[in-house]
Amino acid sequence: MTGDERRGYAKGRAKREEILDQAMAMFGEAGYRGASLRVIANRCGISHPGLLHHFPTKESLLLAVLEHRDAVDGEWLEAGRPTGVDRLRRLVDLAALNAQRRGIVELFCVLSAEATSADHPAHAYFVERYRTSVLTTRVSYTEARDKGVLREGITPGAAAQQLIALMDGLQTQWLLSGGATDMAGVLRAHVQAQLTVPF
Amino acid sequence: MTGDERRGYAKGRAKREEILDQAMAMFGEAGYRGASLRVIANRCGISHPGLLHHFPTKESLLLAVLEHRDAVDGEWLEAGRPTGVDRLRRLVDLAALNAQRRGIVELFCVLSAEATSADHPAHAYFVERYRTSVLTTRVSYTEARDKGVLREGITPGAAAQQLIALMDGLQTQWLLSGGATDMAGVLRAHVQAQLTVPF
DNA sequence: CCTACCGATCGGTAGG
DNA sequence: CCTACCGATCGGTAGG
Repeated sequence: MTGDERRGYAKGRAKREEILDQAMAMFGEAGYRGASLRVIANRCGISHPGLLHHFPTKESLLLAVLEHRDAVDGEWLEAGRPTGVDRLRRLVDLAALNAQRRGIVELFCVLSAEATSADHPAHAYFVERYRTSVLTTRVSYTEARDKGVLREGITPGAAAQQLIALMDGLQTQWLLSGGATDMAGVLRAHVQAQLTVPF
Repeated sequence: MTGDERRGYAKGRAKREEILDQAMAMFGEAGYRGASLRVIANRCGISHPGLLHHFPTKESLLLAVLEHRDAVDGEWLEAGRPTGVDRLRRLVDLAALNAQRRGIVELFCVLSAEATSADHPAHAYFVERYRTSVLTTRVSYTEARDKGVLREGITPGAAAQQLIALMDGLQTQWLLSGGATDMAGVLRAHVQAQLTVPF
């Protein structure tokens, strides 16, 4: 293996990462249908058939972007395997982190709405994403209840559904208000009101 | 004025209404960018220049759809001028009604996300819509507090922000779950937990 | 309201 | 990775 070969592979990987970054921004700005492979390619300094060398179709590019984000954020979310109230706090911390990453908030806000159509290429992805988000959050609330820190009358299932819905709705408001909405603050107050201990 | 002339005007108004209905469905299915004037026109049995006779541009059609919905639903929401807890109940009733009108839920879910981009034709409309939604809901919470039925520690401003965000997030979940999410039920439980009286 | 057209842009492919 | 092209579709206009 020569230096040139290694540099060639590294260059390919770097270009792939650059495409994923620019595609994420573009899908967030314009949605899947509104995004243009030519514009994404231009921003990466290549032609659009050049982009299709790395990702054979527009749909494969979209799915690669979503999988890449899930891998990165999923790892961050579960680092140290937090449970119960700690896991709920981690969700609030994610909202605080996202307030520094408008592109990522746009991506999920716009695509989750677009993907409610049954024929959207990311429809199955988002159906599954919501199912597991609500499910894992319900587990956290159940763990909190078992430790006796959940207020009387709070149902883990309903609380999980509420928290996920609240996170999504706040993202829309945050984007429309130009970053004026305090996503993490509202979420923290919401969860605090459900607990018998300081959050 | 002859019978023919009166029929002609009535026919024009009826066609205009039909266009607004089909455009609402199409903007909900595909978003603004994804919607096609030719497809909307076909569904109304006319050509797309025929459609442009009633609405001179695609943007004017979108704004007409949004204004039409605001006029109809705004009237329903404020009928009898409900205040305080009654007004909050009216919002929950609207969610229950919307569970019977998937097209309207799609329209606002998809367009509000799309319109977070500053250059979207409905951007200003949705910025203003959220501002007034949160404001009028804050007034309702303040009225509830003045009547002594709001739980200690609930801030009208934060509660209003939460309720509007929750309504939006639940709509996304409802669409993705194929109508399985009980929007009105979750909202009712949320508001009930903020009050000292039965909701 | 129609037919016929404009220039622009799209995702993807051919061939190198 | 490139240039050059394909067929399809877009919003809007001309002219009637």
